[in-house]
Amino acid sequence: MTSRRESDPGQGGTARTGGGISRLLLADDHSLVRETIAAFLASDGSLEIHCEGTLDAAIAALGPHGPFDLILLDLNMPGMNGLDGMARMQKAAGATPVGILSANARPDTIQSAIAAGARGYLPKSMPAKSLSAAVRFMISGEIYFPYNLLQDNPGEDDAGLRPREREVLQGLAEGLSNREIADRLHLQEVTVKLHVKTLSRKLNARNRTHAAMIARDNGLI
Amino acid sequence: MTSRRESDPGQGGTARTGGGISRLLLADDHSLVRETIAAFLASDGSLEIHCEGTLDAAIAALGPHGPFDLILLDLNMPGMNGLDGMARMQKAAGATPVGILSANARPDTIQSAIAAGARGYLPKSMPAKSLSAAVRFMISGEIYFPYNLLQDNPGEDDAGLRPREREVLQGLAEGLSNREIADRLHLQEVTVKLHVKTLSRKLNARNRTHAAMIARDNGLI
DNA sequence: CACCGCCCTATCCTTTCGGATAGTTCGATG
DNA sequence: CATCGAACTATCCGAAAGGATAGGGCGGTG
Repeated sequence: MTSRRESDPGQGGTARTGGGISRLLLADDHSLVRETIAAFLASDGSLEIHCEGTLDAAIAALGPHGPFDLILLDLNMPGMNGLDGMARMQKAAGATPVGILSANARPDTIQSAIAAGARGYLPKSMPAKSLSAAVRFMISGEIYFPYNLLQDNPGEDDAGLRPREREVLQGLAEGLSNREIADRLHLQEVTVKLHVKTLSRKLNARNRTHAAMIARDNGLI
Repeated sequence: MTSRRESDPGQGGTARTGGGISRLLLADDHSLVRETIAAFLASDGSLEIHCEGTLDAAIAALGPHGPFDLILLDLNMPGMNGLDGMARMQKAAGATPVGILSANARPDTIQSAIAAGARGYLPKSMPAKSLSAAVRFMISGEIYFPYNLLQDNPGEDDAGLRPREREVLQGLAEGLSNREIADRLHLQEVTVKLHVKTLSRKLNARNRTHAAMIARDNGLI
């Protein structure tokens, strides 16, 4: 944890790309998580890591603490509304590659992130050793994502929900009524009710609220 | 649920036995998190750490890999239903102290955990350096919890909810009906409806489901 | 083709939710 | 003591959700 730094003022210069040391900006709202990850990544001395706890702070750190070779953003963080936050960061960071760190490991989420221009997607379910390799991979210019998660669904992670049910679930989590979900998806209200019933059964939920909470707890949304 | 087990937590590889080496069982469902935390804690050589990814796996590890000086459990983990999971572990672990690791830092959650016999409560928002100290503290027999979080309510993250509304909110998040919440709190159903309405207004939610999601996203539950 | 799984729709019904309005109890505070 | 805020209760109502049952369309597959 030697080269970890956190919102350290009084530092303008950047000794970058000198002796093969790369600079990483890491943003996660749980300091325990971001600091231990930073310590882990920095342990071999090849990375210099700057940490922040919110998206806004991370964007603000670009000027005073940059430039960076890679930016890693937690997807469930204050300020990030899904991939919107990444887009904000990309706009602010220019050519610096941005990767996503997330507890969620759903295939379509991963694909969406990559499609939106992420340099990589790191689920928190990945082994720590792979993390080091993935970060170096991304810094070297490659796109990293966990290939095995893209096709091979572990099963318990999606609870066997079909695409339609997933879309309905998304609406549920936003507090929409069946009527509103139906309009959004161009369905009839009855159909939405059907989906709500079946997905509640699959999630072992007793009603829509419970279903939304279970989905949230399991990273299904 | 594939219970994964790792006999060798990241780096560390500390030799068993010896003088001041304590043994820690760490359970968290995100391997990236648990492995980096394990590596961080083991970095000074005073701790030997065994990691698991589910509560059941952690309980199963007590025999083959024990005994331990301290057990740390993630509160939002497969198998844990809140503090029920901790009770299960305590029953299985006998006299071994059990601490809670959680992303949630609500004062009443902390108090509940301590009241239920936890040796400590470690919010993921705590600095990593404090983690090391807290773990050693707990192993030495003391009860650790973040005192500053117990009384000092940041204010904006409770949205001005009154105690009763918070209790109702808790029921909401569990998917209970107004009737069930009323029974649990020994109220009339109408009263619960009133609380649901007012707390929804305070949270800017459009209905109970939305309120539960907002509360979840803001760590109010 | 027949079959199956998925997705959608329809009708009918009961329960629950959401909201409005009005009133009571009780402790704290001026 | 009067007042105020909180917590709670009581009715009444329309809207939404939840559940059951029945069936149509459609692409893939044996």
